Amino acid sequence: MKNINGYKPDKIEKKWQDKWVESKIYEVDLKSAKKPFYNLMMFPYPSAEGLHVGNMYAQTGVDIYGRFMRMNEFDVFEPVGLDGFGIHAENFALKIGENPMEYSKITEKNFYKQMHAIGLATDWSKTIETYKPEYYKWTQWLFVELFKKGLAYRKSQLVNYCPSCKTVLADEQVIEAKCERCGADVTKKQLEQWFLHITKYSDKLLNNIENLNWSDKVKTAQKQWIGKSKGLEIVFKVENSTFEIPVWTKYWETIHGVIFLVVAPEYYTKIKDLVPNSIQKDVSNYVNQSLIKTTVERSTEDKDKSGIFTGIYAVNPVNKNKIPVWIADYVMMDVGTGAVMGVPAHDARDFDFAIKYELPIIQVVKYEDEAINRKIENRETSFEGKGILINSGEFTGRQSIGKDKEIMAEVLIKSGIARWQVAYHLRDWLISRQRYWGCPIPMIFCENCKNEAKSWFSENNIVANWDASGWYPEDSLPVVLPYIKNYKPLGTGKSPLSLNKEFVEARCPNCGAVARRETDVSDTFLDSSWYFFRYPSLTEEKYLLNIDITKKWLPVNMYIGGAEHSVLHLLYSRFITMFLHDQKVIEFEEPFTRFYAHGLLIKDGRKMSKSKGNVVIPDEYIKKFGADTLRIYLMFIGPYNQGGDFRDTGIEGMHRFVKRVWTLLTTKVNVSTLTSNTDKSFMYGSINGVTKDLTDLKFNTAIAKIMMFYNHFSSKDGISLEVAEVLLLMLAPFTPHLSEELWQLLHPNQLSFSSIHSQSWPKVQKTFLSEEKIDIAIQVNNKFRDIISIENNMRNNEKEIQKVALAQEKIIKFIGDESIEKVIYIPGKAMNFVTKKSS
RNA sequence: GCCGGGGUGGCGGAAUGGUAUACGCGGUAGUCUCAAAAACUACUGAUUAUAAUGAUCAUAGGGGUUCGAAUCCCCUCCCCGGCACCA
Repeated sequence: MKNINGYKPDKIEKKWQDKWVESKIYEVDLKSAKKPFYNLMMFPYPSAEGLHVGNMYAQTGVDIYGRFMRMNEFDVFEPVGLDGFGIHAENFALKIGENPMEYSKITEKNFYKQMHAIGLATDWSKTIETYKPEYYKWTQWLFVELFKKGLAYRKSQLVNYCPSCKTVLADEQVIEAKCERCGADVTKKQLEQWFLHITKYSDKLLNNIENLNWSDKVKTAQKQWIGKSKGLEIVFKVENSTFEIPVWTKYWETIHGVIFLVVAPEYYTKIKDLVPNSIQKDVSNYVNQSLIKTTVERSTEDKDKSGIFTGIYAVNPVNKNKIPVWIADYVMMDVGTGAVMGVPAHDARDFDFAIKYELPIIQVVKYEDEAINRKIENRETSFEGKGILINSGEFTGRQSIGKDKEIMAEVLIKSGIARWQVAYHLRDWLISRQRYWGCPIPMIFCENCKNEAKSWFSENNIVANWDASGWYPEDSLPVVLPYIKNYKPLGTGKSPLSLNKEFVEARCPNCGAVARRETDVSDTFLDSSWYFFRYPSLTEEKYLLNIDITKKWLPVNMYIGGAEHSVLHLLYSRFITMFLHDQKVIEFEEPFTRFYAHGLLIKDGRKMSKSKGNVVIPDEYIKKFGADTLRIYLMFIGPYNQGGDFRDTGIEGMHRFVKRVWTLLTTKVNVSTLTSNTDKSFMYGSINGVTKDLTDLKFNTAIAKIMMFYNHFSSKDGISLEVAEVLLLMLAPFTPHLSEELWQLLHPNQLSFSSIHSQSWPKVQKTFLSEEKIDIAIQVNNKFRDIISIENNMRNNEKEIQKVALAQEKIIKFIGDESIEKVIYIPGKAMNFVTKKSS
């Protein structure tokens, strides 16, 4: 075969991309597929400048795995889509002064253009954009279903608020007390908002984790986020009052050491009437100052704790001591009961507080280390750890942990002052957003029906913890997001949609009167919490998903995405799946059989970001080197789950390899067949290794093995068609265009188009896997000294190997005149002679 | 502070109890060329110098298990990620 010009990726890549779409080789028949394999990439939320190379990195890995599975005769369904609704897209539109609704069209166009350019084996007839009414109709439907089952509710609560994005946020979107999207300090506000009752599934979400084929890292992150812990709720009675202050604690063994109680500033409204008039002004001043602090200000961990005495006294239920009640902003209202028992001897925060306000300290656990005991006595430190209880009434002398601690809990419970209380870190999912670019929450408020419409709810089978206070679900969906000019967030606690009269005014589904529409939109994470159900069911018009198709294709077999969604998206998706399961729509509780977190691609040792100016745009590299080179380079950088550092010299090296393959296969292929057994065993060994690596998503080592395969055969005068085919088939998932072009050149005059991507993955012939000759490393006193080559069928003949080894010059030299004390043989690998000086 | 993942040449990284440094980048020398680029070939962990099919030392540091440890165990240090005034 002649060298048909040089390697011109720009010529061949577009050609094959079009041909693949035209011949529909990546479209599966969802109904009749025999070996369904749902291979899914977390769909991105790109900004309008398009995808950066990190997105390509993620997507390419998914694609290579999917292509590999397809060649292994699975019916692979690999759809892509665009998560374009939400604050991220809207913030970008705001920045450049465009309307997000108009701008989404440009984003979408760029997105799909780039996705095509990287050469994905995607079913392009099944795409999703979350901001299209035909999609978000079902997001709204899902919300209504949740509402009908009592899992969507409206409640006034202390919520996270981002003053920069001018909207409330879910707990999960607050990272280190800052907004996940913009990084601004988050504050707390008491607001009435829509919540989804994810905590109903706390235990199921926690217990199912054990059996998921996910990485420990993600599993641990979810466990910690759900944060289940068992403790006691202990009731403290307020002196001269019927009021009670319950506290929650895991350290009830220190109850005799409680010197004071501390409650959160938000607690003030509950105890206001108990505060003596003389100090009420000072107390309320302190409370007001605390409430305007951001969460960061309140939670920065420093020694300087502030607080104020309320004038109230409570009674320690075990020893009847009179203890003061303080308000301090180191106590959080949304943790435990919002009230804490102050044990300064055994809690660092309480200790700091007691020192600052000169409160007494009583040690109730005595430690083995006398130095620590002395320090506690001298008010120098607090300490937590196991020891013997002291100053603890009937419990004095008992252990502070273990069985004694359990007994103590039982006693406290029996005496009626405490009860077991399991606490979770997980909160209900706050989904209201006071923004424009999101899915409208499909609810209507009717003043007319307020408190009168319980019958409507029961007729419509709406159960729930719902009191028919005037909120009704829309009766026809979708509620279309209108185009509005002034879409900027208002910062008034309302969405800009609230200024749009046409949108706000609605008919009450119950009485037909003029009613008010909900103007908040929902969190983007609601859009993405169920999209994987929709891809295979896109043609279903009557329901969110098609039951038969879903049965066949879900749960998702392989889900690949960024680890940054360990708690957000993955937890929400699990919740929605559990909900659908409980509605008897689906039979499984978990959406993703396997989740694989790819690593982060960095540049010059740092995370890519616009502010650092080190964002790599893939387009220019595709233009310069072609998509195939970029793909195979990205996968070669390092282990897929660890990410890597993108370097220009690296991609040039991979381009050289791709060009070498091109040259070899366009000039040196002949019709000879492989005769040498060494060559055969090398070939099948390579296939075997690459197959294993691809199965485990070890793309970097798979590529290294393909390179060795090339190096082995390219040094010959010419290569046989058989070898050329194996090389191309192994390369096909990595460099789909190049492989297709060369495959077609090697197979001219075909009656109809037969793509390399429809071929089977090369099979290993096991008889050739074990080489005729194997190498055994020979060690003398653990040091590698020589290597001997023996017939493979001799591998278990230890005596013979020993004989050969001891005949080697080097071995004789190193053993010298010492006597052999021990011989260790590891079959097929190594032999070690341990010697002893002969005296 | 607690939990999870790491630390291997000049660089990205191979190797999961048995030949450390595969594969690639970078570097050095050469071939080709008027020259350069490209391409190709050889060498490339460090030390040593009796210049070789040699020796010694190297997988963050220290200790242990083992005939044998980058790999398993214990302690220390450092980096990345998650959670966190959780009471």
